[in-house]
Amino acid sequence: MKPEFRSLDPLGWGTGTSETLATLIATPVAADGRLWTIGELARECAVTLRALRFYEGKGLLAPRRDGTARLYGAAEVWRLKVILRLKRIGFSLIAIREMLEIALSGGDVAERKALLRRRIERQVEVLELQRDEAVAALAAIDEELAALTVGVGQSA
Amino acid sequence: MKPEFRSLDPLGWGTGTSETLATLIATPVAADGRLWTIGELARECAVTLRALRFYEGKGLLAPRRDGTARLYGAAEVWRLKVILRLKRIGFSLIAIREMLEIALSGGDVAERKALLRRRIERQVEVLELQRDEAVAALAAIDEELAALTVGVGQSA
DNA sequence: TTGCTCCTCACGTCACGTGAGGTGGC
DNA sequence: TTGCTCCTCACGTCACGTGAGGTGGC
Repeated sequence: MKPEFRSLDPLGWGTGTSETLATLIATPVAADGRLWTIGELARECAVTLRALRFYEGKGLLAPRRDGTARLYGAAEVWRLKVILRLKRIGFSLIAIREMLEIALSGGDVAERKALLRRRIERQVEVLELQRDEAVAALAAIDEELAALTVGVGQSA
Repeated sequence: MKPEFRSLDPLGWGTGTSETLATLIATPVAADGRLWTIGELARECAVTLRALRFYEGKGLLAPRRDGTARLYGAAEVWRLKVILRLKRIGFSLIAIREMLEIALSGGDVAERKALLRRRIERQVEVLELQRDEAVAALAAIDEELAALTVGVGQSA
């Protein structure tokens, strides 16, 4: 029971909220707690209104409505934070949608996490390769600078 | 004299070619050595024809022509390799054009290199931040997995 | 009425991908 | 004639930015 309960936060990136996995999936009618307007959410998460509407268009968010105005519940806030975290480490919106689907799908919780772990692991490798290339470029310039300094030293 | 000569490769990323800085700048009429067709260059550098034409449209490359066909000299090949290296570590084409301009501008060679060094240094920091975030995400998932395993252990 | 926040088109940007339709030399 | 490589539009994609023009409650 305890493990099942912990899975309300499938990626381990809590938002400080406390809805269960069930609430998370049945988000449109979640009865709990605070609601955010698009402006509030944008300010709090440092994104633009356009970005929030764009994620909705891509099926990553699904806020309920009050007339035409969007209202975001705790579940949507959690999704947004996951989206932003995965974006910052270089995932595309398509990959993020897949990962959200994995995270919130039925089936074995440990298996879902292992799947996500593998994806992030691969991304870490990509980022480390990039960093190594950048460090190599730096080293090349430093070598050039050192050669130059030797040249200057010789001419002085 | 030596230092000035070394600056024919302002980023320290040789191509195995040996044209001087002057040749590099006066590239359209470089009289030396091999010429590449767009197809040859694309194969050798693992880019598409479209990418090469796109870089040209953006002012990053300026091959000479044989009728309508493009011909790339050693200087263009050098530029392309720099472009691809900087792209791989996350620079935009606009930033790359600026860096090429710095690299090939007149003025103090050491100063030009220091400018480029600072840019790449900043990019290394960006990449390291990204990687740290990704590693943190991994750690979070691992914590979740560990908690799950403990839960399973307790229920067994 | 003014001001603030929200809304929906819809075109622009960046770095190309991807055909569409045509040319030139072996 | 076929095949290969080259060419120039020009529209599509991804992740939004940026107005344009309009609505709704204090």
